Amino acid sequence: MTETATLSDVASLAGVSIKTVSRVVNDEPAVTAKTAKRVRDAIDTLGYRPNPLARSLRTGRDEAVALVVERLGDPFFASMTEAVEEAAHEAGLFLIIASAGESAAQERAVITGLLHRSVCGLIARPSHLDFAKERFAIGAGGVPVVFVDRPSGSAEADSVLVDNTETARRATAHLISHGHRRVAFVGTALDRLPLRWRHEGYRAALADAGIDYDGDLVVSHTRLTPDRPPFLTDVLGLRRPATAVLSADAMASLDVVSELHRAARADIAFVGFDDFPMADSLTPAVTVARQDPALMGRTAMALLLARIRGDSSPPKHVVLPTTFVVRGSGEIPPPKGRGGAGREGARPGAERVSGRPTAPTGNVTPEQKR
Amino acid sequence: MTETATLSDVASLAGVSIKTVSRVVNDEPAVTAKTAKRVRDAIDTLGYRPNPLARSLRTGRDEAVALVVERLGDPFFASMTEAVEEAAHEAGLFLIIASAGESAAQERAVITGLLHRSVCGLIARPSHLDFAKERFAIGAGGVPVVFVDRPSGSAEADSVLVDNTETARRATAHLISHGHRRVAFVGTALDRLPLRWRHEGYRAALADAGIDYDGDLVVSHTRLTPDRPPFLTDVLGLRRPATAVLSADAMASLDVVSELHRAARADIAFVGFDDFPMADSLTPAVTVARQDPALMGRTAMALLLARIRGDSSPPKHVVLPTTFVVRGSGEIPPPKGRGGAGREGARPGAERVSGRPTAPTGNVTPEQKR
DNA sequence: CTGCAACTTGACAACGTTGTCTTTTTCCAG
DNA sequence: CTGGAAAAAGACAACGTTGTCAAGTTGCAG
Repeated sequence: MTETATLSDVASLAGVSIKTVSRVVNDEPAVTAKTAKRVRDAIDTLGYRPNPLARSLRTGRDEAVALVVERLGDPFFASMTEAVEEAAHEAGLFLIIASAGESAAQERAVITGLLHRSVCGLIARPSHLDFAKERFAIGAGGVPVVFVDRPSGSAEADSVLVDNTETARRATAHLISHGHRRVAFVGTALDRLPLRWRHEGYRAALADAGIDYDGDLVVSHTRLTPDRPPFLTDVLGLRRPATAVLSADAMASLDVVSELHRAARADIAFVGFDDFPMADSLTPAVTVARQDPALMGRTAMALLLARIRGDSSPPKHVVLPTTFVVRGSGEIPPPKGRGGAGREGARPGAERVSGRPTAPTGNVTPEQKR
Repeated sequence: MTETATLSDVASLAGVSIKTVSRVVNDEPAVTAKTAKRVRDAIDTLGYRPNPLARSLRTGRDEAVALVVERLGDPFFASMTEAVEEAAHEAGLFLIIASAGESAAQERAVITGLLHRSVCGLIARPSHLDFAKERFAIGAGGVPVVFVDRPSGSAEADSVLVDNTETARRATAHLISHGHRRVAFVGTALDRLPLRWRHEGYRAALADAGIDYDGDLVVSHTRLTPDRPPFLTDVLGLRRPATAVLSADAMASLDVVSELHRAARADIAFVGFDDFPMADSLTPAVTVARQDPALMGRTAMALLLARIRGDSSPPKHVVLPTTFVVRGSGEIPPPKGRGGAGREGARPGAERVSGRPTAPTGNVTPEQKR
């Protein structure tokens, strides 16, 4: 009853051999209806369920894949996770989710833990580790892996990303095109990919517009402690304060929007990298450079499935498009006196976002990237 | 190289027995340095990796616990998951997360899948299944389980919940005390626990105030399809429309707030069950009856750890307190003409939420439950 | 040089399943 | 009834690992 029943338990209760039970369980034809019924009754009585470990060991195949992200609380990863989940379910695969946490050691423990726990494939958002330097049983000769959101060092594996630099460059250029010359850039761990790329895009856009880079406008918080310090007090308190803010990730966006709201600074323009819940219901609604986390998840699972089924072609690197969603917060102009009046609309044409820059409701402008 | 090497491959190359190789792999002491070196060389040559399936099958179970929720996208479960994760990590346990999905069959597959993947404990938010009716190897004689958010049928196990009925009753009474007599109640799957309890609390509050229950004001969406229908069009279009809305779960709250905002219905009062990101940055900020998902997660893990360590006392049922957070949206009065003027402040004293009912910023009023 | 303890190594079974092959049963034509 | 083929059921090994216990090897005291 409480013990896990095995084939042989069922067999002895039904008075048949374990092989016959196995046949019933696997719907193999060569079993009499009467015997099958007796076996099925025994299975019901004992609550028998096949043991996937033993089954995979015998057959060589396995049906579990794993997904590792840094933090499930991040809206971007939460959405991606749900998509991966659905894709795994459709493929008849069991999905194990784990999160890598805040340290390299923990990430290492999680990855090895999963690999040792009978997964036949892995979708990973690397956080701290260079997978190429670890001796994971991954890739050729091991378990296939697909990286999402960022690659891992020089590890050779499929990856699904967006063009982070270009997307951040355009988001920054959007703010600049609305007249801002003091654009703050804030994010969670800007020193790591993919945020480092986004930082580069930010710098590139400044350079494009002939604006000097000012490290004082860049704020990076590494840890997400419950009582984390505010992002904005410093950049808004500068002698030449920021008039606009670009947030590099959804977690930071949640904090920044909350700070702006608490400080009642409706005059500060804001653009976020990644969409987040309620972004279009806030006042003003939040302009974001949007990745499609669901698409990223589905794409990753499709690549992984191909690998599991034996595809041994060279690593594929998929770059997904991003969408710039104009909602209002990113189109707030700088104050007349300070900021950077006079260079309004600098580099016209560099910003391809279409009309109605201050549209109050969701105005989605797809921008395909190569 | 591409073939998976096994213990016996290594053994024959090194000229030792498989057991000796096994010892080297597992760092068992009783091996000569010389032999160990020869074995290690053979391992490197062949690129041997232990097969985790065989290992788990042999050893039975390991240091992994599992968490099953219905949906990771729900802010409530996302927060709980992070807390459980942290607690598991502190306890040196490996945490596997899985989501139960939308059908009983899928939930069953997930639970059995986890149990057979050698987890030594389970924290579960039952969705569709009555664990008492399933033949899971759970509880006494099997793997210990702790239920969170709701129990599962008559299954005997530890549980961590809040007083859902009472919390919903007070939330409803809060709206009624602000003059509303047409309070809509919306949620995702109101027919299942714990939302059924919340529905009961809603009805109880209506009865307390002498307001007739009107089924037209109750909307339940079972599925969370991407293009799900709106919650509010019906209840706002009635001959005697709703003047206030109580949402029974965070997912519904996200939808309802978005709908209200899109329809620019700032005149409708709103209270949500469960807090959600950005709730205090919206306009108006959203009044919620708040569970503490992190506390729930930590408590569940503590109970589970005790069970894993051998505690076999009778099932414990922990009821956590909830907090009513007054932020503004729940204190919007009904329009003068319709609604239920005249009964303002009905049953004074029944609502214990303290002052400043329309405070624009977070005004937290803890309400301890027994 | 013997004897015994300590250490190292190995043979074998077992985990729960499925594949292969053999044995038993069934059933019907003769 | 009998013969024989087809169908059903079972015996056994194997998947790769680890636990148990026995066998082999070493080293040192007596």
